[in-house]
Amino acid sequence: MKYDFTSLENKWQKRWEDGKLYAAETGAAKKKFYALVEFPYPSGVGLHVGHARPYTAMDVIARKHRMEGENVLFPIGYDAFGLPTENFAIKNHIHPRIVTENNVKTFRGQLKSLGYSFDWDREINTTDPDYVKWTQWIFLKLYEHDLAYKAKMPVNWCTSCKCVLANEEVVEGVCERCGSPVVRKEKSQWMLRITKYAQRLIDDLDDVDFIERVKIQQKNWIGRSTGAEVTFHSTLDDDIVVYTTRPDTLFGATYMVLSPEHPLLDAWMEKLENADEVKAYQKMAASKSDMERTELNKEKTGVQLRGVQGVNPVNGKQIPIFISDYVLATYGTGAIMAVPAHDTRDWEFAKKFGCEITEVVRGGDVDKEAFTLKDDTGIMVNSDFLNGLTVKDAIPAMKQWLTAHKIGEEKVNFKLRDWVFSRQRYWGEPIPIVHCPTCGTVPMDEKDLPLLLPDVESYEPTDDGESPLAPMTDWVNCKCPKCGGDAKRETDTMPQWAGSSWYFLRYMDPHNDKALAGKEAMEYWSPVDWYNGGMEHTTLHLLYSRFWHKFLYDIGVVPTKEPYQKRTSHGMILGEGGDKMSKSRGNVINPTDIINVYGADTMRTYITFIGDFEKAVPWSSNAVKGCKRFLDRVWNLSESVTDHETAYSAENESMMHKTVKKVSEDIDALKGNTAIAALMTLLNQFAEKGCNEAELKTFLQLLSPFAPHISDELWEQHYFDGICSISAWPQYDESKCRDASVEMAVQVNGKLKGTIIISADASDAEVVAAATATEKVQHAMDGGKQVFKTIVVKNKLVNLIVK
RNA sequence: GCGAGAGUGCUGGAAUGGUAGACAGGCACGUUUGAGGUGCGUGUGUCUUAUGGCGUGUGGGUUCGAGUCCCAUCUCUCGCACCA
Repeated sequence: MKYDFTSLENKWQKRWEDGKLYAAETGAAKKKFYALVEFPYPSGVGLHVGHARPYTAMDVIARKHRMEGENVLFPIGYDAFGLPTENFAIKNHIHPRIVTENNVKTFRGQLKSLGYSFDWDREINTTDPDYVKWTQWIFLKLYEHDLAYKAKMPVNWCTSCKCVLANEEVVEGVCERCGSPVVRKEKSQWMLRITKYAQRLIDDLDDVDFIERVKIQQKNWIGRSTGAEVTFHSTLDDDIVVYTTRPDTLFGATYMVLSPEHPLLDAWMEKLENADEVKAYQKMAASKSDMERTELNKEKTGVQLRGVQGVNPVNGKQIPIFISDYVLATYGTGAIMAVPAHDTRDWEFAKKFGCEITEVVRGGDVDKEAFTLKDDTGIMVNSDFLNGLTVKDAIPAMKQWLTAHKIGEEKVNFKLRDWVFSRQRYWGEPIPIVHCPTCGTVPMDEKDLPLLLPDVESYEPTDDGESPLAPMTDWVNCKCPKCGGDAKRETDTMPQWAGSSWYFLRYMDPHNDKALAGKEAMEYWSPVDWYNGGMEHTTLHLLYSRFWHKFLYDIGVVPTKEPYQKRTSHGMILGEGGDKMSKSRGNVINPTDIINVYGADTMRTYITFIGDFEKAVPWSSNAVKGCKRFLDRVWNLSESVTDHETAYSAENESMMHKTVKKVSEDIDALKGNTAIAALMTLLNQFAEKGCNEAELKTFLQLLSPFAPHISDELWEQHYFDGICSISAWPQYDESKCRDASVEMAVQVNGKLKGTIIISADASDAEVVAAATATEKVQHAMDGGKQVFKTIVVKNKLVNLIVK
């Protein structure tokens, strides 16, 4: 028979689905295992090989756990709200709901054609009214607990998307999605108080098994620092509070800098001698985009405030005050004390504006460059009561002094900002809030959820920054849930990250209409045992969903503090030449094309075999053929096996046990590439030494997670019991992984001279004797040299030290 | 600048401190075939007169033994970036 992958893959996909072979059972007595992949955004271009890599990897893991007898939940869904769909809809005059439906259909078909063992009865879609309802419900809970609030503030505005962005969505000053410049805009926005959870989001990383680089990136993003807030008096009476991580250098503070947006400026403006100059600078700073600010950061700019001086609280010296955009309004107190001797930025600024530079830590040449903190062993100078102390001791001493004199206190700061949660676009969850002229901001009643989008023809973004929902008066005008009077709905929608912040909970109980998921289901399935996803989501989705989950834990909705027990991450698949895959480069590989030519099993095998899972790796069309060849050889081998042996042959036994061990361990360690290499090696041995039915059976089981269709088919052809992909995972016997005789390396003085074949049970003395007897060792000992030391590594190597 | 990771054949990549290059791809030669493709087989780091030497970015070190550990250095990738 021919290996007709197309028809046999269709056959098995249908059988798996009709038989609900991979359905998860909530509450089953078996050990549960929840494997999760990041659900796709159903874009118009269809599934990408970039999806196939992580999905195949987790499918392999899910399939193995299932064969090991566990109750496996491996679900899939669609993260379907979002801009690309909306933009496509606008351009082609099709409603985003229709676009989404079509795209989901394409994705579902492609996912099924790859043979993933998803539980299709649990499929979810973030745009379903049943789903939106609970996303909105969580928002109401956040609002109720004062974690959602509306504030007027400068926000990131994407000039092309015409929409507000979260800090996490701005990359190098441009929009993460479209690459257009991002500008600052003063707007009233819904915010989520993620900063309240900053400390816990760091601390609880200790309790989970995330790969280290994910933990590090999250910690860096949250950016905790410990320092002190110090109050400086000014000659205009108002105090200025600054934040510093180096209170030990206070005696070196020779000037101060306020951010251009600092509130004190308004109060002082009339009294300033150079108010016009200051205002001009403020205006200039405000009009800069983030990108310009980044580009210009090499050259410091600023204006001194004429007519006011700061007073250094430790020595009473009057020092100048500047405004400069190198000080950020959104971090710390928006004001700093400048210590040019020991801070690079302050040093640059001081040099340009001729400020005094006072050394307070010995060890550098502060006329040439700032002497910044390398370690904390530097000695304090020019610092009165701190003189002679090390930096390490000076920090607590100064903190104590500040507290005692009530001019400062210890303070922890985070880089993390609150989450800008509103978007001025149509295709998102409406925020379930009503604005009432008498009652103010009023949350909708839970029983009125979901609040759905109005079904309209036109929903283009507006230039003035208003939501496209704003002009839809039929929808906007409503009654106040509190007083019943005329009121208006909130017209902003939620960002795409909303739906994905809790979707893993919905999979546990996807059809529940009383709660986001039932308590029992959540108790049973929580937490997600293994979650694999892209590094690009580390400071976005992964952080956001941990925040939501912690909140839900606090209000007693979910049973665990953390949503995910284990997090791993895959490398990107690059184009054939090593460039990023992109439409414009024309190097995009469509998984469906590969499946049509080589079959899903080949696709799955290749994407697993392609290289180190964590690293980026270029696609290779040739190497795909190698994997097809491998499966062809498996097929041919199976046809040649005609005996009915039930035990491994003596010739293959140790190899069988070794391979079972290797494949089992490699799958658990996400090393599918070497697992497949081990299967290829075993197949090569079969070609040489023959293969009986017992050996074939085990081989098919080991191959099954990677290439489930061909395994199930060949299993059936040999009349083995049941179905291969849900059969019991083969076991190995450690004692049988050894061969009777082994090849050992022979070294003389650490240099390889050859090998010997010797019984695995040989004593060290026998090994040394056999090694010494070899011609090459004898040769190396010419001239009456003697062996005076031997090192034997059992079954591996013998090293003779010869002099 | 800061943080993380990585440098191994022509290519993707293997290697608990113990025979570097597993397993694939590519290439070459042979073989099967009417031919192409497929299949099968052999070879494939490097210098060399070798039963010899050299080889995992570079330079040191630890060790009987280093791709692996330590120090220094260079290069690349990713993330963050005026966070006081």
